Amino acid sequence: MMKGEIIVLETEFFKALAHPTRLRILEKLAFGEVCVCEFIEKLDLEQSNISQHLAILRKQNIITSTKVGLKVMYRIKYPEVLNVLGLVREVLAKQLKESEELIKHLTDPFE
Amino acid sequence: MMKGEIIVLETEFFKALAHPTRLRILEKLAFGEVCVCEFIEKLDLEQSNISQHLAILRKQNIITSTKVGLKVMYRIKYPEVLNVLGLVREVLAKQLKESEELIKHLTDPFE
DNA sequence: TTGCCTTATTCTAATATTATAATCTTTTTT
DNA sequence: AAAAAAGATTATAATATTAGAATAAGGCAA
Repeated sequence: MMKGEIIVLETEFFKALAHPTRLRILEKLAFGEVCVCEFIEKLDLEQSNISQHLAILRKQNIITSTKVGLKVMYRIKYPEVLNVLGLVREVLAKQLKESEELIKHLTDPFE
Repeated sequence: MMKGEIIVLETEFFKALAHPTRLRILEKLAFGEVCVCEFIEKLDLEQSNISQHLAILRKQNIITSTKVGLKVMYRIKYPEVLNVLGLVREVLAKQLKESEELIKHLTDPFE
């Protein structure tokens, strides 16, 4: 596999995560299996839209599903993905803390 | 800050990383400061295009720049971002390894 | 000052993503 | 078998991203 191809894979991976609905889906899956019906109920979005977002995460091999009667249960396939989300949140937290401090210096410039 | 707002921040962060050119830029910056001229030379893309991608990473607070004479030097602002890239590569490696094994079972089904 | 070099910004056309609506498919229930 | 339930898929209109061309801005050198 060539370097350029890996970058494309990485890009596709990041694209799969780059949508609020898909992040919300993963957030729910962090606690365990969830059926589509529950996503519909909790996320308050159109069924077909949720199905499309699930398809994108499935295609990227981030989640898998099994059919149980009429329902389809989804779960996270590689739990490491949750670590990625956690690490991103850490970076964001650090960024926010710094801008907070900047604001503090702006409002109390002589302390 | 509300939960929904955090998700939007995360989404914006992932979007910033979801482009091959921007990943290539970060890959180069992993070794230290790089000037725009070097990106132009190494990435073989239009100057304005590179400048646009740098602007996106700047806006997301992932990189910063300083002007040195005519040149502008860029560097990674939060090195943790590199850990995110590393973790993603680990997930991809694991995914690829699994599909390799699947292929192996397909081609040598009786071993 | 004038011109040149490096980078940034703006504009635009092409492409990609997204949400909704409509239409299947599959499984269960009656 | 027919109807209902749960999801998936397809089509499409609206929106967002992208690359390239043209232009602008900032700093240096003659």
